[in-house]
Amino acid sequence: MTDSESAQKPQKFAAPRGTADVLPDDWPYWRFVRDTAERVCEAFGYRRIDTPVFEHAGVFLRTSGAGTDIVEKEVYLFEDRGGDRLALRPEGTANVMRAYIEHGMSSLPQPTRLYYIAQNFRYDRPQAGRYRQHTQLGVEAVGDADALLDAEVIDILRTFFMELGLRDYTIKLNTIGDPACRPAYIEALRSYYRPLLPQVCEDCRGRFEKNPLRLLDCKEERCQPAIAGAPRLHDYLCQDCRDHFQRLRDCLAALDISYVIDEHLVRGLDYYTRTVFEFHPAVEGAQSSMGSGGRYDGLVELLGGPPTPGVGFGSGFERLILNLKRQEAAVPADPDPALFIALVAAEAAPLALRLADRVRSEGLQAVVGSPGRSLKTLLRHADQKRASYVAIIGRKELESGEVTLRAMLDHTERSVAVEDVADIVRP
RNA sequence: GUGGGCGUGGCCUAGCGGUUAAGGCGCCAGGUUGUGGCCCUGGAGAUCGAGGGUUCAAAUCCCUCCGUCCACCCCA
Repeated sequence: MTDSESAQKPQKFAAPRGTADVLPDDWPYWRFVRDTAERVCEAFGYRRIDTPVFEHAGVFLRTSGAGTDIVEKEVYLFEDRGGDRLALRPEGTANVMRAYIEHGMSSLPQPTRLYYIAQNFRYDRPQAGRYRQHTQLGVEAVGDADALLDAEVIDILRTFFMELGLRDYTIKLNTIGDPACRPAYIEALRSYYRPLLPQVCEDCRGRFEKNPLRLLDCKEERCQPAIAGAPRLHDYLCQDCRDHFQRLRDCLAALDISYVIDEHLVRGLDYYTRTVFEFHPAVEGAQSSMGSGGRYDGLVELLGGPPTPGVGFGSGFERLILNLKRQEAAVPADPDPALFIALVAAEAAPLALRLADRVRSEGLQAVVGSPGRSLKTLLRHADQKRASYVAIIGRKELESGEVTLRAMLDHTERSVAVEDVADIVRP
């Protein structure tokens, strides 16, 4: 559309596909989830880090894995005016590792415990619980390979869900080996599948090339015989991976965390090693994962840093809120105003504004109703906002210099000096 | 990227070829010449997602696009 056309018929805009406005009615859910996330992370000694919304494209393209969906079709790539190739952050871990390297956090006492609440962007086809811009809590424990930390981040996510009141979910756990043992397994898996390729579904033929581990996760009927006879990853694990997994299980047992081992659980990003896990709600739904993560011992090196182990997870707020709504969870409501000012006479505006400021300076919420409405309407507004007191200011009050203070609960009114209002309305 | 459902005032919905597109919620006003939550009355607010086509006539039929929802892929 040209400028002249748009000038004739101003275009109405909607939020871009896959994005959503968080409206005031939804905000209590967001505040609840965000506050709970911050409190839980800090209780575990994790410190907040925020990184830019965009990075040099290589931060993500080099780390996620060449064949992954994220790299192949989901990253928002752009070139800025200086010619730099940049990418909107599609996931949270790689850029935090970039910051870990850049700021020399490896010289801090390890592990470095970090968390963040940040927007990610992926050019996906939107559906319930899946958006092109989504928000997640991310937690990373970097610089220590002990499986105790795997258990710790799982404990954080479990505690987070508990404090949110999310009850019906399952923790799926798996180990996917490390560079010492996984390549041999992948080779064995490919050798096994190669002659079977004509019999499996088309998706699986793609998986054979791009992500063979995911072959075992196919739900197609025709692929089940192949899956049943496939070699098992757990038979190929090296001793270090076995020990790590056993120590993780011991730690989880100590924490009374129950889980199911899902040998077919795989992660979408290439940098994961050993531990992977997902938290699934009991109710069915395609985008069911409410949080997932794992260990990524090779990631820092991929970004040019020293060999550094790490483990973490991401948990999507939109999905958490979806599940909170599904189970009709109670969340803290917006605070109610202590005072609503019903401005009946427009010329009393200065008095109304002074009164409102005075009450707010006492730390109380005060709302000025729009002048020009009938008192009846203003009282209805005060009622809808659940104000406990209404100060009525009209001609009478202008003359007397006092305001009429109405207690909404018992309908009583009295004349009160402006300087006394705050003390009376204070809950 | 693939397949399917749906797009009617701010929100929910009726109408599914034929004169001014109907109702509910919400909003505003009045009933109470300055008094809320219930009730009554009235009012404002819709080029029926956009564009094109069929027809004497389209919200209604057809096509394309856009959006949305569901599923697949994948993922938080």
